Amino acid sequence: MISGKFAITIHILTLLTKFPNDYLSSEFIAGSINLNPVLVRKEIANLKAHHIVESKEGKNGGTKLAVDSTKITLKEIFEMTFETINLGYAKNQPNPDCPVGKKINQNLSALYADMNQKVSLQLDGISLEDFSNQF
Amino acid sequence: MISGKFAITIHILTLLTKFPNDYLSSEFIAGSINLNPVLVRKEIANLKAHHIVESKEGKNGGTKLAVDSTKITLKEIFEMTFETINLGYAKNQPNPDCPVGKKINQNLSALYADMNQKVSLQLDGISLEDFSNQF
DNA sequence: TCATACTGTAATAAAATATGTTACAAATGT
DNA sequence: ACATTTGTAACATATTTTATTACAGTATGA
Repeated sequence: MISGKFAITIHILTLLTKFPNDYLSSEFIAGSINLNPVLVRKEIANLKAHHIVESKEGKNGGTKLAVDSTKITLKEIFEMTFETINLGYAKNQPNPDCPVGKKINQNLSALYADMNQKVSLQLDGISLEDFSNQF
Repeated sequence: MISGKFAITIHILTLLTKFPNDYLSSEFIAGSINLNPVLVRKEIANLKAHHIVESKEGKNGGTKLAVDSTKITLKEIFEMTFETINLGYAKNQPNPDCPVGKKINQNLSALYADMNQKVSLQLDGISLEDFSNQF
């Protein structure tokens, strides 16, 4: 659910990094993203499950970072929100009687695995702090 | 149109590489992919526009490779079918009055541009012939 | 020259996925 | 008590992807 998960999550985390001492409300965050607050809370729920942020309910509640922004990398955020990169698979059970159909998904998988390794290496070199400092 | 364009196109081209002297019908190709023949023809139309394949209409018609499979790389195929890789953008005009909202898409773009460069480098090292030889 | 087997393409339908909304219980500060 | 906020479920809408139908045009070969 939510295909722009990574973008939304990065946006949330950048805001939290900018205000590390405040509990930001989902309404406030949603105002920056221009997104429904419920969707923000859903992504925050995911971040909480990974112990990246903590929330406080009730009045003056909200969410703040639970980790040091220099210690977490975009790779980890990627993995929390966007399983893997790929360029698609044959989804309708390709013909198992055809040598190509039989192995196409397996060979695509191997190709995509390489892609992901390269992307992961790149993202692992960028901390949330690095990314936030661009703003 | 068609998100699995790359996968479908690779499948088509692998088949054409395996039978470099035959005109394969969209029906035959669709049988291996297990896909509607019209969708196959649409992807073939794209390949024709890029002069990668040629087709013959009428009885005993079909499609065959128009280039040497050792001369074309997966990078070129990627570029014909899958503009760029990305992990999503903020789509609802993020708030321009927020320093983060104002620059988020720009910074995501820069990140994704790096990703694409790395992926392109990988795909440029694999010819269609290389890929087909795995089957 | 006619039946057949293809491509090419448009129009439309169906299915899948992503995004947005409403509603409300539960928690917490003042 | 009251206002404000999270958490979550249920539902609604929009968008994108995939599939289908239909048919005109073209080549082949009996």
